[in-house]
Amino acid sequence: MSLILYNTLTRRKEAFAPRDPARVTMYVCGPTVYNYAHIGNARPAVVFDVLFRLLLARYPQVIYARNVTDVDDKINTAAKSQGVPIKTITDKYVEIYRADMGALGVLPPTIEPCATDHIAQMIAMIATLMKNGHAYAAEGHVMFDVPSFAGYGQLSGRNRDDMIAGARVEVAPFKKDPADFVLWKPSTPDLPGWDSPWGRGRPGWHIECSAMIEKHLGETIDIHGGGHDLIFPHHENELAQGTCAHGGKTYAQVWMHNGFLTMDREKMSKSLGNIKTVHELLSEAPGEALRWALLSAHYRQPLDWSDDTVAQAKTTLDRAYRALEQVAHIQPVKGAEYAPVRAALEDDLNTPKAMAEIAFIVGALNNAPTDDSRAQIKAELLAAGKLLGVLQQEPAEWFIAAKKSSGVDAAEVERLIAARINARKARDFKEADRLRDAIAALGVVIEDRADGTKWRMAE
RNA sequence: GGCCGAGUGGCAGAGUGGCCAUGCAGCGGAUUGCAAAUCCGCGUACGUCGGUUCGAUUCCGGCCUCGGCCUCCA
Repeated sequence: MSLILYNTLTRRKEAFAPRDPARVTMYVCGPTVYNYAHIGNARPAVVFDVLFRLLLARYPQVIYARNVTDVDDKINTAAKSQGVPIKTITDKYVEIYRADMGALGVLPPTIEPCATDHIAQMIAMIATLMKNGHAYAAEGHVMFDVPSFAGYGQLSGRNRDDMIAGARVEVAPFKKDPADFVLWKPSTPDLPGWDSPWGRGRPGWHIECSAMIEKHLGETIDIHGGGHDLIFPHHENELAQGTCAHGGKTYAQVWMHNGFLTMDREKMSKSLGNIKTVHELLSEAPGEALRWALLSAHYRQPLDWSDDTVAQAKTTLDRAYRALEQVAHIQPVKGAEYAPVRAALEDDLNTPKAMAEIAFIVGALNNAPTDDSRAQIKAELLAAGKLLGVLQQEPAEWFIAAKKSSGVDAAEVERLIAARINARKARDFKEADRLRDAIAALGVVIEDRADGTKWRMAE
């Protein structure tokens, strides 16, 4: 079964064919670390994590790079206002980002290159572009010469005239062409800067990705991913630079872009202020529920985020974990797979379809007639969950986490349950019901099962 | 203004030229001392107007509405 991916560049689904199946390469634009990541920022991390997992299941080696932008004017502004060096800011938020992504079940990428560790590569690439006639120096800046690259605009599907007509930005006087973009810009003494052939300065936004890709992944990569809003100008510019720096070689074979998270149908963004940080959401719901919610819509579709989204995700996972809890004592068989889930993911990461298939296995597990069949289906469910990055906890852990975060007094609950068991033994159902009401008042639901009375938090 | 998406049952959200999505919620039944959990079953869903077709939610065209990019942005 081949892997089908939608390519933004060609605007269609294509069979994925890595240049070197023994070394598949993927690059995804990571965070600019100056603040807490919001749940919308987490979407590409989670989406491409699923793709990473799928690629790992198909190919012997996958090099997945997700960068950290640690030099940027927003970082400078934050550092200035707090009166600290930029490294203080970036170190702090890199760490928080990693912790947040970990809580969402995102595997660490193969490498996480930082922009500031690659200034030399950027300078070298800029010099190459100048030498090849694709860039020019002007007033301390180095600009990319857009008209020198005939293919400009193919990724975002717009031509230069449209861009100029729609431009809402004042054209700097030193630009030869209004579409030219900055590769290197001068820094004043109060700003971070590095020495370069064009004076002390700092890189433009787009060049870092191209330079790090060249260094770590090569001149042509298989997959380049990121959020939909990066198509223009960021990826368009990267494509132009990268192609021109390598004598016209293909820069990236497949371009993939995830859709936005919205709140009340409007794009979630820091500038609009309608954000929910991963950090605060993690105090309200398990990371796995957030992950499930993020994957509940196809990655190219918009996803409207609400408390209800998370609540539904959590309820659905509860059901799956309950099924797994029932078979906790059964050893799953080795080497199982569940083809329908994999097939759904191999069709351009159709996660909602994959989740429907998971629901099907959960039902099958609940209905399984024998321990042999349970061992088989449990293994299939776990394997399917692994591809999506869910259902890998011990069920007891999942339920305990919910109990803990609720802050309910477990000893008190246990005491009430014990009293109720006695009342039931005495067939004093009136007292038993009274005790259950008392337990329910704590927000706890109890279940009388064959193996004893269990409790959990109500939704 | 240019370019690009989207409109599916109470909610979320796939998909398809004619047949079941799935989950959550709801209703009925089995089960239970009562519940919960689980299982079984149920609901005449595809923005609108035309066209193509034996047949369209699915293809084509118009319209309406919403969102995104064109500036930092996942």
